[in-house]
Amino acid sequence: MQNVQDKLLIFEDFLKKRQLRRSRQRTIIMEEFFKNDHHISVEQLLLRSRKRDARIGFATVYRTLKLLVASGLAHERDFNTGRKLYENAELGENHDHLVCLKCGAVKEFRSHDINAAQSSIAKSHDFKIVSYRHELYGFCKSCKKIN
Amino acid sequence: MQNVQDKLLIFEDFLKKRQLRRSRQRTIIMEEFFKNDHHISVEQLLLRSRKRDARIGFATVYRTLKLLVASGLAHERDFNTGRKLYENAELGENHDHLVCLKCGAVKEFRSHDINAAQSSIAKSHDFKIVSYRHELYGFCKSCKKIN
DNA sequence: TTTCTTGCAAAAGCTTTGCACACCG
DNA sequence: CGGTGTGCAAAGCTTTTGCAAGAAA
Repeated sequence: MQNVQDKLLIFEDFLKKRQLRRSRQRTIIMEEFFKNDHHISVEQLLLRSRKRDARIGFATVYRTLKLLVASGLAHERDFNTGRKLYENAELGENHDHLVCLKCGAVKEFRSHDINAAQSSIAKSHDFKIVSYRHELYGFCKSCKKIN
Repeated sequence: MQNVQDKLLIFEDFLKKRQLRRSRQRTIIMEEFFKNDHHISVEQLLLRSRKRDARIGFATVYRTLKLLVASGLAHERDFNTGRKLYENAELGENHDHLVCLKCGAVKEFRSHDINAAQSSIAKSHDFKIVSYRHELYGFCKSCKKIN
């Protein structure tokens, strides 16, 4: 698990390699992004960033998130809610999600069995896996009781 | 595996139960939809339907697809291509997809191991699964050679 | 007739882009 | 300075909706 400082260094390195600049806005946006543990929407990130600089615009947040995704520090997620969410990536490790249809809660999980099955499927189809998406939709512990 | 006739009957039954009408447009659109084996976009379905009635509009196709999804005869899929695809559902059976990042080909597969792992995960999180989404992104047999 | 459906166009939402100005190095 | 980055507003896309006219029951 990397801390925020490590991530900032990685991002700066990424920018340098691409001859991109480290601007005040990019720094604010990435710091606010990395403060967040899990998933954040563009709008939420904009609102947080605007607390530190009210003039930051939507476009800059979108553009910065693109860079964070390209650098591997963020993952783009879409849980069929109409808007994308961005996730603080931990060393590019793939993981799966449980998504509650009632309260919207998202929980991560990892499963060796699933990863093993994926590899075997890929092998039998002569398919090279680059990434995957695995989401279980249903009702979480608390919402199950009510529903 | 149901044939087209069965599906039309199921759809008509669905409409009747909801006191909805069987219009000329709905009939055309659903017939064209069921002619298709796998995934089709709204635009493709509109174009096919317009061959039989040039006046059919986008809105009607969207509205009819909503009904097909509600009736359980179609599934809505989103492979991160910016537009949704609709899939001819076979008895509501859940299945998984291999999506080629180069040529866009989509291949279905089923895996008992994956389904078993999903159940066990759900149990341990006290989560009730309603549906799931599982897509492996990468390169198919032919595109793997070139890439 | 009465109610549902359609087609058109406009509206919605989210995301991207063009452009003039500002800023980094 | 030269080239990037930013903010704003406008444009792009897909999907949804309002409404008057048309069709089904």
